Order: sequence, then structure tokens, then C-alpha cells
Amino acid sequence: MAIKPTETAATRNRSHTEQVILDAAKAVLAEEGFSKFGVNAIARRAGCDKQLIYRYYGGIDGLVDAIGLDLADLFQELLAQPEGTRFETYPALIEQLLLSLVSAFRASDLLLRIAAWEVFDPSPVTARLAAARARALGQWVETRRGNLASPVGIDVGATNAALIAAVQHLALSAKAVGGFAGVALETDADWERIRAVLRTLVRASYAAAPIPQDCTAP
Amino acid sequence: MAIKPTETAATRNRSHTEQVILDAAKAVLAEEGFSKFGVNAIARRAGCDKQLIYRYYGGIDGLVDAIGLDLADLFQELLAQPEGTRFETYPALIEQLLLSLVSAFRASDLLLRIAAWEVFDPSPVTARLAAARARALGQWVETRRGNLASPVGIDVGATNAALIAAVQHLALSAKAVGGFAGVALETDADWERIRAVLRTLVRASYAAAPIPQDCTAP
DNA sequence: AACTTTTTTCACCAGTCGGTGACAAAAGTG
DNA sequence: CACTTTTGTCACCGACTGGTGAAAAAAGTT
Repeated sequence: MAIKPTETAATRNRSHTEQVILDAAKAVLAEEGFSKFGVNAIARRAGCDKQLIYRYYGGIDGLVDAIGLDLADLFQELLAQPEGTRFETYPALIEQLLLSLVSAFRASDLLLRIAAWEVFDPSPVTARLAAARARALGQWVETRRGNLASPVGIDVGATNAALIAAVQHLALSAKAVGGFAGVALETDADWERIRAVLRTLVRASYAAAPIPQDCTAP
Repeated sequence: MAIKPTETAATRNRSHTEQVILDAAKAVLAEEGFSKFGVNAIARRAGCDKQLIYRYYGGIDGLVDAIGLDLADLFQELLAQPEGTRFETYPALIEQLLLSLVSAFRASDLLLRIAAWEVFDPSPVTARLAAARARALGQWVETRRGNLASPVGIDVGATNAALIAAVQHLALSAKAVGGFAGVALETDADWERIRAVLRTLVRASYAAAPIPQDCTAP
């Protein structure tokens, strides 16, 4: 019956309380949305006084920064499935990125809400989240790009932006109303339609573009 | 010096006040966003007491319905540029729809905010707006579709949904932070990149699909 | 003129928000 | 033990929100 100083003690442990608050903040953002994201709601959810949010995180801004730090890890975890796989061509890399993004947004409400927040209610707070997200995404691409050359004769940046925007918006609308433009987006089968379309779009759009060095015909 | 009973009298004219309130509501939604959309903000903007919103519109819900009624007109007006033009092929129709949507979302903050509202904060109120919008959009397609046959061997619904989602999200992000995924979306030149990508995407994705009746080779 | 109806404003309610100062309780320290 | 620091709670503030009852002000009616 030795005293068991469990690291995650339930009484008067600052670091533990900090974690509880951080988890509560994530939960509020993921489940209630950013319009409900405030000190009162977070403290209520964490089961502690809102004063602690100010004391430990300096207010909402510091709390958002703490979420941003976890964001990179979350991203890596969600997009990490084929870890060591290398890709033959650049469009194959983009194709996998889009499909992974579909999975990631479907799996994580938090990620989705953050993406929505940046777009719908921009602020200095969300700008830092956006930066963290962009960093994580760029890192994902770089680590598995190898030395693949970008296609020429095609606006790669705009194309990727459009396709990622499509994925993001479909995921948002799916979460909100279960579909978009008359297309249901709830079951895996529903989303398989989108995955097929994404494959078609990325292959078709990159098909016309010559790829330097290695041009494997289909 | 005859008494000029101007239709839009400035004093004690109910229908005039109703219009002022409606315009104020649209302005608040377009400029401040749906998070600020409430009786207090609207009344403040309209320069009258909020009580009149309840008396004349029965509250926020009735006011939103009134906006919805104007929405169809707004849509028709924004997307009406090539009025009588007919299209040779179905993808050409979709292509024009996407390009028109880009123009419409760039031109009307109100339309954009409503689209965002539906996705972010779904409610019975926004559902009616979504229905009005969907009706107007479907009407646009029907009136200029003629008897064009849909391509086979391609998921038309999912493809169109993805492309429309891309346009909508790019427009939203552009309004919010001036770009998306590292691509600036402010000037006409910026958007011309997106238009080009959309043209490529729709043509490429529909190219593989056989079109019944008339299959004009590029 | 007096009266009724419509249009508009005002005052107030309860609830929530972000934020702060003061205090209680536990824990460490001598 | 007494003392200090840390951890947590409570009460309160001003500002804003959605919503309502009642009175005032103008317009119409006879």
C-alpha cells in the first residue's frame, strides 16, 4: 500500500490540470465549433474555474497556441499511413495527398473545425493555426517527395489549391449537412465516389503535362 | 408646391421601413458575417428599434426567409451574362457554370456569406436558404441545358459537386485571408489562374467519357 | 374637434460573455 | 508549529445578447 504518486494525479496537480484544460479546449472546438469557443465554455467543460485558463495559458490566445503545437503531431499521425512509400510520379504523390486528406478530415473533427475556423472567422489567432497547419502539410509533401520533378506546362499551385479546396469544402459540408450539391457524403461508399473523382481529376489534369526526366506512359 | 407623396417616404411608412430593415439585414450578413447577424446589429444598422423586426418579420427567422426570396433574383442577375447562349456539349455547360460561379461569388459578398453560413452553422434557418439557393442553381442549369445528354461512364454528380465545392471554398478563403494554400486570390490575374485550372479540370475529366448522340472531337 | 389605429421608441428583463480581484484550501518549507 | 507558495474557487464587474410590455408619436377617421 505504498503511496502511489500517479503522474496524472487528480488533485492539485498543475500540469495535469493544464492537460485537462487543453483537452477540454480541443473538445469544445471540435464538437461545439469556434463560435462557442471561449473561456466560459472551456472552463465549464474542463470542470474547473476559468481563472486557471488565464493563469496557466494567459488567456484564449495562449491556449490556441498550445493547440497549434499539437496540430503538427495530429497531422503527422493522421496522414502517416504509407510511411515509407515512395511515388513514381508527381501526380501520384498529389493523388495520395488528396486521398489522405479525405481520410484525415473524416477522422478528425478537430482538424476540420480548425480548417473551417481559418476560413470563416479569420483573426490573428487563427493565422497562427493556419501557419502551423501549412507547415505540417508542407512537411508531409517534402518528406515523401524525394527528387520528383514538378510537371511543366501546368499551373501546379493553382491546380493543387483547387483540389485541396474541394476536399476541404466537401468535408465541411458533409459534417454540417451530410452532403453537398445533392450528393450525400456520409457512408464510406459515398466518399468512395469522391475518391474516384479525385483520382480522375488529378490524373486527367496532369496527363496533358509533360513530366521532366521520367515520363512513364499509362 | 404640391404635396409629393414619394413612394419611399422617410417618415412613418411601414413598407419603406420594412425595406430598410431588409437591406440592413443583408448588409450586416454580407459585411459583418453571420456571427454578428442578430436583431440588435440589424436594428442598429437600420437606424430603427429592434421591436420593428419582431413586429414586421416575426423575428430573425422571418427576416431570413425574406432574404431567401430575394436570393433567387440575385442569383439570376449574377449568372445571367450570356443569356441566350446554348452549349454544344454538357461539359461546356458545366464549364460555363463554374466560371459564372466564380464571377458570382467574387461579385456578391452576400451570396458568399450565405454559402458559408449554410456550411458552418447549419440550422433550420439556413436550411431554407440552402433550398432557395439550390433551386435557383438548378433552374439556371435547366433553362440553358436544352436537350444535352449527360455523359456516361463518369460520376457526373460527384464530379460537379467536387468542382463547385472547389470554387466555393476558394472564394471563401479568398474573402477571408486573400488566398488559399499559398495561392493568392485577390486580383483578376490571380483568379484567371483558377479559371484556367477549372477549364482544364472539367475538360480533362469529361474527355474520357463518351457523350451520347454528339461527340465532337477536340 | 375627439377618437381610433398604425408606426415607432423606450425601458426593462434574464442570460451570457470576457475579464479581474479577493479569498479559501492544499502543499511545500523552515 | 508557523509561514510562504502554489492551486483552486467564488463573487463580482461592465458590456452585450434576444426578447417583451408599455407608452409615445404620428397618421387616419368621423
